[in-house]
Amino acid sequence: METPGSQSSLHRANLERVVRAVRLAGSLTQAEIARTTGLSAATVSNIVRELKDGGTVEVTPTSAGGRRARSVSLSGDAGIVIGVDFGHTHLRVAVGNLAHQVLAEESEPLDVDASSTQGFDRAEQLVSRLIEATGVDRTKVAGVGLGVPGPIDLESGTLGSSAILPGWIGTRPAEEMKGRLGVTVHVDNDANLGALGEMVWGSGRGVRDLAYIKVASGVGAGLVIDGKIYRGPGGTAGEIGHITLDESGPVCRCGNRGCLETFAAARYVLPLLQSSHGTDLTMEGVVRLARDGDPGCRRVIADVGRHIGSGVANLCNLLNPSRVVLGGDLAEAGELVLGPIRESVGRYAIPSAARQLSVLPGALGGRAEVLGALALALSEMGDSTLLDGTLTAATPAFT
Amino acid sequence: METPGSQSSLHRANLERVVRAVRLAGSLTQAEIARTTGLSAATVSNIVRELKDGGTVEVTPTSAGGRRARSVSLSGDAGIVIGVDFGHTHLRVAVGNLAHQVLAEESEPLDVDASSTQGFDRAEQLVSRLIEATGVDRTKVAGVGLGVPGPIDLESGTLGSSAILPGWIGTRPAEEMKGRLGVTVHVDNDANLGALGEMVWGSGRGVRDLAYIKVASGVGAGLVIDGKIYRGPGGTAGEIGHITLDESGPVCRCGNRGCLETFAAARYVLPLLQSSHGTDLTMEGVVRLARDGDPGCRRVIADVGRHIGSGVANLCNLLNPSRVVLGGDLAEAGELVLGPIRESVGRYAIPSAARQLSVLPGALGGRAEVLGALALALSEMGDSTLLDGTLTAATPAFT
DNA sequence: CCGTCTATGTCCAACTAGTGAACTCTAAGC
DNA sequence: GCTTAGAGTTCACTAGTTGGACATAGACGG
Repeated sequence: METPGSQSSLHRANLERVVRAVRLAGSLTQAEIARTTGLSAATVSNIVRELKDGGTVEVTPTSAGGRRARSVSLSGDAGIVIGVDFGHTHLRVAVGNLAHQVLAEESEPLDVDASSTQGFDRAEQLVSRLIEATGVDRTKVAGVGLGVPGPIDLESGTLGSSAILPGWIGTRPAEEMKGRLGVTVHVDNDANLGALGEMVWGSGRGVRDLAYIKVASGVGAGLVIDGKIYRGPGGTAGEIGHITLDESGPVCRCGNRGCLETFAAARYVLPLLQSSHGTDLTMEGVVRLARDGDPGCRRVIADVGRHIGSGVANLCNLLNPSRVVLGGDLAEAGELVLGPIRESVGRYAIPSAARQLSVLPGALGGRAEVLGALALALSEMGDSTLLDGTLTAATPAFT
Repeated sequence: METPGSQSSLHRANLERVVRAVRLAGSLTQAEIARTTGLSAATVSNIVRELKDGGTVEVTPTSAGGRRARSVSLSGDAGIVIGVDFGHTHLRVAVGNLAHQVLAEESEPLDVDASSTQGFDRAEQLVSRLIEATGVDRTKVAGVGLGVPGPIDLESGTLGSSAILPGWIGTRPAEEMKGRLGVTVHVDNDANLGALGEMVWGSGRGVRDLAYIKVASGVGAGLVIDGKIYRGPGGTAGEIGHITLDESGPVCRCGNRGCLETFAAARYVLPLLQSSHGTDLTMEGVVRLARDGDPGCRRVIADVGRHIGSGVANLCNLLNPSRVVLGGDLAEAGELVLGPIRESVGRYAIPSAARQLSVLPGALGGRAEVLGALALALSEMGDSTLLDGTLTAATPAFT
């Protein structure tokens, strides 16, 4: 710890290695740990004993088929992580364990006009309720991931201009939640978390680079590069919604003209249908009607798809991700929107980049963001956090 | 080495730690090494002895002011790296040492019609000549970086369709050079290397994320994200030249219409001036004339700048780099082109992303790519390469 | 000119932690 | 029931770092 290049640090690294191997695989026998980590069986034996004594790990005496394998897994109460997602209309919370399993998940409506304080309070209550439901001790919370629907200044942690939750501008969500829950909280915006969620649990499994396009009230993208969220130095990467498609197009809320958003986001698209389909139409409704065959809605959705495709083509030329996942309400439209997107990409992206790109609908729907928050908590939590917690908890027992 | 979590690996890590510390600082006393690496004085003493015996490091018996400090530095012949850049018309080679110093650099014209074999032979000769000029032993070459003006398939290492060097398509530059020089060769395209070069020695110093836009016969971008070249899963990231600016614009060589390249690249821009300024105009010539006040050339350059600015705005929205460096012949135009670029960026990028973006001309001119190749060799060469080389060279002396 | 002081580098004994080999144990297969 | 093979443990051994003692040599003050 304080001796950064010495045996103790080596030992620590080996502990983490084992914990990580177990966490990723869910459960392993000691021999398997030895093979995957490259450590010798003897070392693994010692480390497992230490972790077991520390309470980090559980050893189920007899389990799988073989001769006498004892399977090692992270002990259920070794730690849990929490994901919180403030959406436009909903508050969602998920509790998971370190083995990437979701233990509990719940959502409740959130009033748009609610003050930020009310929102944080509600979140705290819901988190507490879910923790209790899982029956795990509160002190075992290893980290919290928090999703907010707007730009976050990474350095100060303040929520920037967000037209979606007006009363929340200037608040510091991470600090607020940390104050309430007493644990480190990692924040990010909904698009980035959606990307992470789909990456870990959804349509992005097995891929290292992915762009998650979320079309809802606005259009945003979350970029995952080499397994990590890419935010850019200023934290505003992924603003695909404000790519210019037509220099003399409609004026966008950002002040420019012809942004992708003006062709694809709900706030600009829905008015097109209001004269023919009524004024209380939602994106969800449009999608439903389109699936039922309504030609106007189909046309609008296809047009949206084509425009998104243009934006994705640019993204593809610049970043060349291996997968693009479409999220938000629009994803429910399936091939009605994906087809035009693919067509546009094929037309506007350079062939070599377009060829190996797959465009898929999100597999998690509205859960992508909470689960992403969970994933954020898991990934930001070094495996050492876990060790620290349990070791400090365990030392008193020895002295 | 084969035991990835054991003492020997720890020792190795500590060796690398010391080598890196010395490499970065240029020269340190043992006590300083101990402080910066966090290792104990005793360990440093042992490691330095080992490195000295291995020939990796030189100890100058008495040097600096103090009591009796012995300053440790990488031995001059501990290793050198080589950068090779195949340009459109030139072949450039640079030789540097591990302290990021350029020891020798030379360029010679390369005939466009030359076969790839001729090109590689010429490169080999030039490399040999420069190595001799520095007086360092050939066996001390720790790595070679190679720049080629076209897309490289990272997996197979073959050069893709490149309209610039027609006879070279399908060759494997890395293998060719490795065969000739007998050292590992790392290849990348010129835009990526230009980015790396400007990052390490030029206008990108001190920044971790940078986009290098190279405007020449075509338009390409090299992206550096978090200090490393970002190539994308398929290796074709950074194709800013084929971003669509106008869906009904001129047909581009890539098959699409209205690509940035059709508004900015030499092959499309020069014809505009040929009726008024003659047919044998080059981009360099246009820039010279513009600087001398020729209004037509000024206008053309400003227009090019505006279009590049549109592309950069998209790049900026998506990736939010902290710096954009303009390279290629066009960069010589200075404010004549940078002004319009900045103006376009300000107009089309979202304000928060544009505000913190700086657009600078490259500081290295045509040398950016060779130096980038050098930087590539340096960065790809783990400090362990150095150890391996010298250790295998040193072991016979002990047995 | 000399003694003291201080920081440097080295040596040694102590200690930490990983490894190979030998050993025990259990269930499967014949 | 006997053999077998893989799992996990124990033990002696070894590699490698560390703290502290020690030697060294310039700087400083008298």
